Parts: sequence; C-alpha cells; structure tokens
Amino acid sequence: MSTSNDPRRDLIALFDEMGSILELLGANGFKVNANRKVARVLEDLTGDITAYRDDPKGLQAMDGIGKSSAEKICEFLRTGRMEEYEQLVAEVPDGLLDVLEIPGLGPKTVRAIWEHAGVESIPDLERAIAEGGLDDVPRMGKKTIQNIADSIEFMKKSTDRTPLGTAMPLAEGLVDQLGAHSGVSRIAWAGSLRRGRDTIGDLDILACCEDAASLIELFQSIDGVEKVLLAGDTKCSIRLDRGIQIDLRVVPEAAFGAALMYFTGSKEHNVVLRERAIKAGMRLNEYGLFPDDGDDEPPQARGIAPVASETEESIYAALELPCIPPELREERNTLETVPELITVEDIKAELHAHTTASDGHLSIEELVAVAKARGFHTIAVTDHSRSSVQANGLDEDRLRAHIDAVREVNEHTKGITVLAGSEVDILSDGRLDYDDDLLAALDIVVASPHVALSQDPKKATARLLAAIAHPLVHIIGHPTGRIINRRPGLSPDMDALIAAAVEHDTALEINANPQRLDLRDVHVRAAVEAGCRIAIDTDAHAESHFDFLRYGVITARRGRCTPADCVNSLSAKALHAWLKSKRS
DNA sequence: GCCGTTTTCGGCCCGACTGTTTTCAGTCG
Repeated sequence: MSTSNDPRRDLIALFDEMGSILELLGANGFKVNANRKVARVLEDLTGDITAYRDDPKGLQAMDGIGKSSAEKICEFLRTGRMEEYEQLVAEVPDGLLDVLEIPGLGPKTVRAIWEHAGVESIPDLERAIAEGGLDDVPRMGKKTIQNIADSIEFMKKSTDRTPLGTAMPLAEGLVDQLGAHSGVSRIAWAGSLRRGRDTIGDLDILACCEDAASLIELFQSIDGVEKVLLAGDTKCSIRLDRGIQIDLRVVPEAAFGAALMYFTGSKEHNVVLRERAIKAGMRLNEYGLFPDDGDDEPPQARGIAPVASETEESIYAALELPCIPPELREERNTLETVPELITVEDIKAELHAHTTASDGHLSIEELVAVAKARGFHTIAVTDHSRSSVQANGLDEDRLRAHIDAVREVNEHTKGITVLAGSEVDILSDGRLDYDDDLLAALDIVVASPHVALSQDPKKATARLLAAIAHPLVHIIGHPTGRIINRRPGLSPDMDALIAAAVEHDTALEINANPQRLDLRDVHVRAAVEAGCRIAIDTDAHAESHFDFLRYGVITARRGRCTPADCVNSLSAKALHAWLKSKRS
C-alpha cells in the first residue's frame, strides 16, 4: 500500500485490502464484509478523520465500526501503520489480489490456482493458461480456463466505472429500442443508474415480455455487442465493445415491482429490507413479499400468493415504510423519514455559465435565450477570471467591459434577469483573483478552485475557508475540483467548510457537469443536514450543457436536498435578496 | 468483525446461471 497525504483515503484502501486478503485466506465471510463495510463508512465520512486520532469511542459511534476496527484506525492515525494489516499482507503474494479482481474469479478459485498451480499474479496466471498449468486444478475444465483467459483480455482494455453522464443516455437508448419490441409491456433501468450514483459499474435493464426468449435474442444482437457473457431463460448479460456490461432480466408483470426494487438495490438496502421482512414474519425476494411459512423452498415456486409484488409502493407499504426514492436506497440512509426531494422542475435559475468572453460557445444573448427557453427567471453570466489563462480568463479591463455588456443585455431583455458575475479563481493560498472593489461591482461571485488541486487536506481546508468567509462571495463552485476517473481533487475537512458556509451564508455548489458532480452526494447530505445553502449549476459552456441539470439534481437528491435547501429553486425575489445581502 | 425493544451469544438475504459434476460449488448481483 502506498500512502498519500490523505489518511482517510489510505484507510479506505487498507480496509478494502484486508477484506480481500481475509477472503483469500478463507476467513469467515461476515468478517470479510465487516472490513469492507468499514471502508464504505470511511468513504462516506465528510469530516477530518485525524480528529479521531485518540478517540476510538467516537469512531465506534459510527454504524459498522466496532471496537476492533476503531482501534486499528486510531493506531494508523497515530503511527501511520497498522500491525494487523502488515501481518495479513505478509500472508499472500502481492499480485494475488489483482487476480481476485478478474471477473468470474472468486476467492475459492483464486486460492485453488494459487495452491495447485503456484499462480501468484496475473502474468503467472496467463503463463499457466498458456502452458496447461491449470489442468490439474480441481473443478477447472476447458470452458472455465477459456473464460478466465477472456476475462483477462477484457480487464486489460477495460476502463473505469462508467460516468453517470455516459450511462444515462445509453440506458435511454436501450430502453427505447428494447421497449419497441413486440410483447414488451414494461421496461425500465434499475441498478446504480436508477439510484443516481456518479459512476455506474454495469447497466441493469428490467423488462416484462410475453415472449422472453425473443427479447433475449434481440438483446444479444444490439449494436456493439462484443461478447454474450451468459444467456438463460430470464436473464442475459452482454458486454459492449465500449467495455460496458449490460444485464437484462425478464420478469413476470405481476412481480415487476419486486424485481425493480430488487435490481435497483442497493445490495445493502435489499438486505435491510429483507431483515425487516423476516422480523415481520415474511420473506422478500425478487418475486415479491411473501408470508414466511418456514418452508425452505422459495414461495413463488410453490404457488404461494405474495402479500405485495406488483409495485414498489405496495411492498414498502406492506413493510410499513414510506416509499423510499431510489436515490436514498443506500446503506447510509435511515428508512423511516423521507424528505420531499428536489426535482429538475424546481430549478428556476442558472447561476454559473460561460460565454464566448472566456471559454464558452454562446454569446451573452444566446445564453440568455437558452435560459429563458428553459423557463428560468434568472441567468448569471460568470466567465473565468484572469488566472485561468487556459480558459481565456478576463483581466480587469475586459471584465469591466463585460459587466457593461451584460447590463446592456439585461436592460433589453424581458422575462428573465441577467446577472453580471464571474467565476473567480480561488488561488492556492485562498486569495481571490480580483480585488474587492471589482468583486463588489458584480451581482454574483462564484469562487472556484482550478489549480493546486492536489494540495494536502489542511491547506485545502484553509484555502476554501478563506473563500467561504469572503464577504463578497456567494457560491463556492465545484469545491473539491475533482474530475471523475481522472483526478481525486481536494480533500478538505468538508464539515468545517459546511459550518463556515452556514455562518457566512455562502452556498456550496453541486456542479452538474457529469464529469464533476462536485459536491458529491455525501457532501451534499452533510451540507443539507447542517442547513447550508446548496447551489445546483450546470457550468454551461454550450446550449446542450443545460441538460446536465438532471445529473446535478439527482446528486442533490442523493444528499436529501429539498427545494428549500437550494438557491436555484428560490423565487426571483428571494434569490435576488440573498445576492444583494452580500452587496450592502 | 459487528450488533442488540425476544441481546453480550449467535446470528448475519436470496435466487439465477455456469461448469463441473452425477447432485452441487462457485460467482454474481
């Protein structure tokens, strides 16, 4: 394990790795899961992990972290090392964990090829396949070996998880295409896409069709299919040449709700629901919620009528729960209360957009026309500041002329307010890119980090705190600067930023560009809980970018954001009053 | 390893599919 300047990310990697090693060593599966769960809990942590250095009790207060893990975390925070991890790592070859990542290879198989064929890495495995070294491994036939070889090839060229902004249009196209097939009565996407995660592992499509076989046949023949991974009577998995796996399940119409629920997940949410069903004397599976008669054979196979199955709503109701929106079906959420989440229709203002003055493709007039057509009451023109040279950022003189041009357009425009603003760089030390007198001349200031995006968490926190506390700043744009699958961005103490944002009445942005989605879901949730204002902006550089709004909104929903939490859903009057409150 | 309104021990979700097997183990979601 290599250590970074971010102990939280180190610990996530460490617990994940310990889970995998334990799995390979044949440890109790629940222990394996417990380690992985600690990693997930740390993934969702928004505060400063180093504050827990001498506070194992504080860690134990988090659901999923017990005494043992808390002590290990503290040990690592104090010493930079973890004895148990080091012992575990010594027990398996380094490269074996890579072998475990190969699709289709689980812990039992990896262990078998390690013990029987001496495979300790992916290159070892390739050599063993080529030389027939796997032939003596138990349960290892020709087909299995060929599948492993294919999986290795796939892994070599496979990319990262698919960004939401790629997966959503792909799913829409597929649902349209398959939905047009005769006999298809219902079709929907499920999985992490439906939950709105920022990246998607694979795509899950669910359908009802009179003739399942014909739909599965059609599915295997769609454009771009590289390999059919499996094809049964009701289930089929394909892989596209773009490296995305798509699973299709065909289910009876009467069970559509149960199946949709099941395949939407999350896995952890399903487990919670099933446990709840058991406590209520029932059992839940993808065919429905059934009375539990103690028989081991699945109830649907015995003709038992479900308590609920046709709709998700009916199943949640039978479990005495509110209908949980897909975006909230994650482990971190409690189930009893569901807020009225924000929708795309609630958004009435775009507060972060660019024109040809910097690196946008629209003129001021064109930008305003697009915003007006979307039904917005306000559009802010926020071109880049002088330090963003790569984005043709405006120096003081150009900005002053630009402000005049925006005001001019505003005077001649009916039905929408056009604000003169700027997306001002937050320099690496927290200073802003323009002097205060110029900032004060702007209607709206979005302050964003663009450079020095790998500085350590302490510096990043101080930098962003300075911008949040600046009396002329309204919104912090893409606060961490991450780009999905490309750079992790800053890792500030987000709880501290949120507290300061509440104190100074500064909004934190969810940048809706699907490459960013920054703030991310867990940050939004912490902000909303603290009563912080949230902005949802598309950062539009072109007309089509206004369509990014749905990705920002879905991220907001994952953070339990309601219309009342979001500055873009305020009335024009309320929004303008807030903006002016920083110009007194 | 974690957890608790039948608690500090004894549980911890459930089914489809494949490939190897003659009844099931392993993987996946």
